[in-house]
Amino acid sequence: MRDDTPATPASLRRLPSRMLAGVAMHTDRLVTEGLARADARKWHYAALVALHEAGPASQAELSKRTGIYRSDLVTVINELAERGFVERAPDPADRRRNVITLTPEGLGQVRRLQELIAELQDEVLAPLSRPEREQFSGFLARLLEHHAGRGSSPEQG
Amino acid sequence: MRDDTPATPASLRRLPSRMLAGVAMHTDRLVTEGLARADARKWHYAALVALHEAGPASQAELSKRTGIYRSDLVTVINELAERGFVERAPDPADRRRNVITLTPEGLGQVRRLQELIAELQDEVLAPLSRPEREQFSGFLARLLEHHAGRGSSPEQG
DNA sequence: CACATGTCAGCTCAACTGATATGT
DNA sequence: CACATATCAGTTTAGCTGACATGT
Repeated sequence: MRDDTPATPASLRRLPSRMLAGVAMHTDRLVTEGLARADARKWHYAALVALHEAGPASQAELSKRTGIYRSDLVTVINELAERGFVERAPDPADRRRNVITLTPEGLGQVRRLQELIAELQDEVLAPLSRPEREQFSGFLARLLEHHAGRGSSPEQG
Repeated sequence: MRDDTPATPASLRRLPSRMLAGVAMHTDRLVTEGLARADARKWHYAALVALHEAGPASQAELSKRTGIYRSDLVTVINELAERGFVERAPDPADRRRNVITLTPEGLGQVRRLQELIAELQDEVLAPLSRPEREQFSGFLARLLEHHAGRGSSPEQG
């Protein structure tokens, strides 16, 4: 006797919070695996983009720009420096600080990763039409904005 | 001199995968904290609902219905049994199995939690109008369906 | 002195992987 | 024997905290 699908109850399957968690999980896996194929990680991308779009910065400021914890940034910058994508130099103006700068190779990497990330977004949103993707992104932006600032706990996104 | 917001670059802030992660995180916190106030957790709710909507089941089947790992289900059922919401009895028909049954108190708890969860969904989706919520949920469902089945890795949502 | 910065060491918790005893 | 079930022990990883040395 073929067993019927051990289906998840509809009221669980259609629960927004649950669907959200599921989609976010799949998305995260796609992105993480995609970046891994380029020998990169999400935080690498975030840091590189932040440097590219807002210029050189101290680690503390990069932390604010990207949402990466100050303590975890150390590792991220180590990895990026190892690969020659950024340079870490003491700030002569304030000797507590390191100034992190994008190298030319780093610039190339940002461009490559931006391309990759764009493809991954397409893959994530594949089932939605162009205008639907816009709508969906708009909803997400509104939800994010609404829920930002009530952080009783820290947040990292 | 008031410092300008150390804003996250727009290309990061508006990235769907990133917004998705952020919204999912806020949502998860809201739900987790909400349930905690009722001395419950997400898995408790999932298991109770699954029992309520599809009847008594073995732990293995409950695992399939809810997506909770068989090994983790042990703990969940322990906690629910402790609180008197379910009963764990050996299955006379197949003595490898336990039959998990919802108690009357368990039924009451399901109803209470359903109410709570509904409120939490409202809180999560607060910035969206009714029809927008429908749209948003529809998008999520389509995305989920699309990405289900390509799981090279296990999944739990 | 209070405060900021970079760094390190470690906690916590959830997801995930066996391995094993029991039974079919 | 191959397979399922419930249970337990343990790994891994990300998010997060605390402390500290250095400097402002």
